[in-house]
Amino acid sequence: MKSESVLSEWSALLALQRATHATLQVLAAELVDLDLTASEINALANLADGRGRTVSELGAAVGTRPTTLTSVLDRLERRGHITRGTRPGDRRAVLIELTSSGQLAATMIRQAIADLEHRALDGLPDDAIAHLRAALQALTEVPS
Amino acid sequence: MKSESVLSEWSALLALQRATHATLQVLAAELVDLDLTASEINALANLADGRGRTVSELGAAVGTRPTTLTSVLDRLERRGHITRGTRPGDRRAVLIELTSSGQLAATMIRQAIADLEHRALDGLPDDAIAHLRAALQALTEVPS
DNA sequence: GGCAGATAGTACTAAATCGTATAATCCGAA
DNA sequence: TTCGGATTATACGATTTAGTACTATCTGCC
Repeated sequence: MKSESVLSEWSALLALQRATHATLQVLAAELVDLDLTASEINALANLADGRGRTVSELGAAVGTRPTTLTSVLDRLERRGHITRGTRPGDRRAVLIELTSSGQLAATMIRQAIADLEHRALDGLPDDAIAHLRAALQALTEVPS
Repeated sequence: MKSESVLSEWSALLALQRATHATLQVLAAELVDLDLTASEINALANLADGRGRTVSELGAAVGTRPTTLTSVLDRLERRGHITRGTRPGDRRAVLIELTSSGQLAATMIRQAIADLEHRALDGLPDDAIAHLRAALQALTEVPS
């Protein structure tokens, strides 16, 4: 027979969690000067392109619940990193946009992320990144 | 010039976080009958092979701090899923081992994880999994 | 043998996160 | 137009997670 016991096999999910925690840890340590939590870093990183987003859109991008995001955004707003506006055409939706200080922080975050990815992934074969991307995409959209 | 603005590039780290949250969500929903939190599921999954581990070893495997793990293990111990013993030769270290009910839960968890990975990754090219594994390994061990 | 520094784990306290319930707004059908 | 259900975001309370300080134990060196 070909397959081993399920218990001794490598698991993509467990490796995923290890990698997420490890990288988040390193990133937070490098950005300690910004005095932001992991969720705040994540939110700003996703807003870094300057496009405004609603709370729902941002929640889907960062992977946190809307209820959690409310607290995170409260803190970022209090610090002057983001503003809460309304989206034209839908008065329910709240449009999150970066202030100039938020844009600055977001740019530093993206730079730190890019550096970290560079350090970690530079030695891998050419198509490894493409495969990583495809696999993460597939996992993110796994049918329940 | 070859490289685009850093802000418009795909980020492995952000994709990693999305994938982690999404898969964890689906997994927790499928295992709702076990009434366990994400950390507890993660801890049990890492213990599923039946080998005992110290708190430090388990912490490294699941990616949570020892202080967090103490609470998680408190809950698992209270429920009778694990026991805390001592490791022969080092009276500081605490050896975490599964009880039979813990072993049962861990097996169900591993099965659910294997199913989920199967659903998500089955359509990918052959070497995608190997590349995923290598990339996650590299990210986990990124030099700070 | 005995001391100094390092390591393992936990209590305590503070912070972040999530789930439930709620108000406002939108959309489609009659 | 107007009503009912769906969607958007938030407040509040409860749980989970993390940081700091501490005790117990080990390891190497004298």
